[in-house]
Amino acid sequence: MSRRTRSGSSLPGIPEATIARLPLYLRALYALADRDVASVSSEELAAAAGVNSAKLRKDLSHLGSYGTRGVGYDVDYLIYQVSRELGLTQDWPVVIVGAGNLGRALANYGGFATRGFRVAAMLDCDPAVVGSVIAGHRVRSAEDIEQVVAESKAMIGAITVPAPAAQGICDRLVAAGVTSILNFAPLVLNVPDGVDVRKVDLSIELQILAFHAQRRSFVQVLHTERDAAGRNGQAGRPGRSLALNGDGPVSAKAVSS
Amino acid sequence: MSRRTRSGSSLPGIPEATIARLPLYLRALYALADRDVASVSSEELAAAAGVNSAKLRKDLSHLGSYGTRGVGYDVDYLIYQVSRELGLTQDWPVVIVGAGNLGRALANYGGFATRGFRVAAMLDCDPAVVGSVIAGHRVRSAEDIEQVVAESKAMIGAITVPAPAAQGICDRLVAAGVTSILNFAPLVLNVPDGVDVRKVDLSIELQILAFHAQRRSFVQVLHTERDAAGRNGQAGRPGRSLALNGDGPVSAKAVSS
DNA sequence: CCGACTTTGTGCAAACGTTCACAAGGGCGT
DNA sequence: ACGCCCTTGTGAACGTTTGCACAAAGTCGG
Repeated sequence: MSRRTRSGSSLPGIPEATIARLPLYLRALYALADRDVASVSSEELAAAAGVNSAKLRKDLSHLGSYGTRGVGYDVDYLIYQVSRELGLTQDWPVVIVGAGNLGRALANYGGFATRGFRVAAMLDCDPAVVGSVIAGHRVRSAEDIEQVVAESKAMIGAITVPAPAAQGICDRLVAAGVTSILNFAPLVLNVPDGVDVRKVDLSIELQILAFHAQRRSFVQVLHTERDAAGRNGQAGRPGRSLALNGDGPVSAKAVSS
Repeated sequence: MSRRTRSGSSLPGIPEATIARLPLYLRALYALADRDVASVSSEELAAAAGVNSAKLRKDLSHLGSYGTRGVGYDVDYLIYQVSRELGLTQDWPVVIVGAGNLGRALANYGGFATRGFRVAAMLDCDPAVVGSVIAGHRVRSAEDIEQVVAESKAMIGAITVPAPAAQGICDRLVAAGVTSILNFAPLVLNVPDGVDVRKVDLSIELQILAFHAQRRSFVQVLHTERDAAGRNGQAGRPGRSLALNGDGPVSAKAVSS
């Protein structure tokens, strides 16, 4: 519930997976435009965006037929169409709560101002930080959330405060009228229906990397082992055994299995 | 090619979607453990992680049968099993290249050291920053990438440099032996097969939020419009006209269709 | 004006992911 | 020891996403 409302209303209905890739295409398109490339084929654009060309064509076909057969896509025209679909032809004021390193990084982020987003205000709880100027914005007190949101008419809020404070800030943002939240705090936010939350979590990405790295190492170990006559036993589960105590070092219950 | 190697080797094969959620479960489990909860049902854990309980059970079943029917899961035991599956029972030194705000945020990130990851070194190109101390690490010169990677035996590298410098840094990290890369720079990195890249992109998340926000506004405007018969002029939050030129203001070719 | 060539847009099938619904299985009270 | 109740683990249905392969449609040289 509440999460990923999806097709709450049907409308045209562009697949979520496509939406998630449009920004990627957009970036590749801007890079092409910067190099004064006027036209691009699906093959080239797909390569630049790091996806399959059939996928790219299907994605773009959801927005309409903006290509020319035998030729490709007009870069500027496609930039406009994709931008419009994403809602980037309008201005989005964003309120950033939390002026720590992450908040600052966000405020200073290049691709921010350039593509329809604008830092409307920065807020922080720490009185030592309130009043200082970051990326051209005087940091305001988190006490004033409601007022700042009302003033700036921001619909988007970014939360870059420590985890324990995040839910409280979130509630106040929502109460003040924010309907889209970008959450950097490592916890699951509770929001009412109709509010959209997206998460950016450094730790999660690292853990996924670790999983693959571990798997890679393990395969390598298997190879080495096999080459060296070792029994591998345990063809089944990967991580298992292979070294460390094959079972949990922990707590009750571990006995069974 | 190169991207998301996926089942380069088959092995048992835990679905990628499941892997991506395990860190979420792990975090919820740690939160429970902190509150001295000993046992948890799939329903409760799913709620804490913000997912469907059937999904959670299926995910966990991929790692083995670690629950007890009629009771639930032992929190500590499950923490151990999930950690092991993710490879977090070992120590992962991470090299951070780029000591700007993002690099600092990463280095100071709480959930970093606590869960198997360790900042092995910070590097930067800027001579003014090299030598300073951030989060207890003396920043080293990016010239020394190869040496630093060799010294620390890091397999994971985080790239928090500006986009133009990212590919070069990436190449050097890979050449030095790094096989997992967490990329914060807004571009698609090219890496050889066998190297895993994950991306964290603030801008993309914002754009996805904007899309949904736009859609929401649009639906709302439609409603208001119908109810009030008149031109929208500022219905609800969105200031925008929404009507704007239905076609591109841009460049050649727009003529046709 | 025509025919060869190129590249888009899309029908279709397979892979993948999610959700339901329920049988299997374990604890607990009696 | 038995049976009730609870929750896991999973088969099966469903929806979404991917990728192939090709027809449709446009350009360009002659």
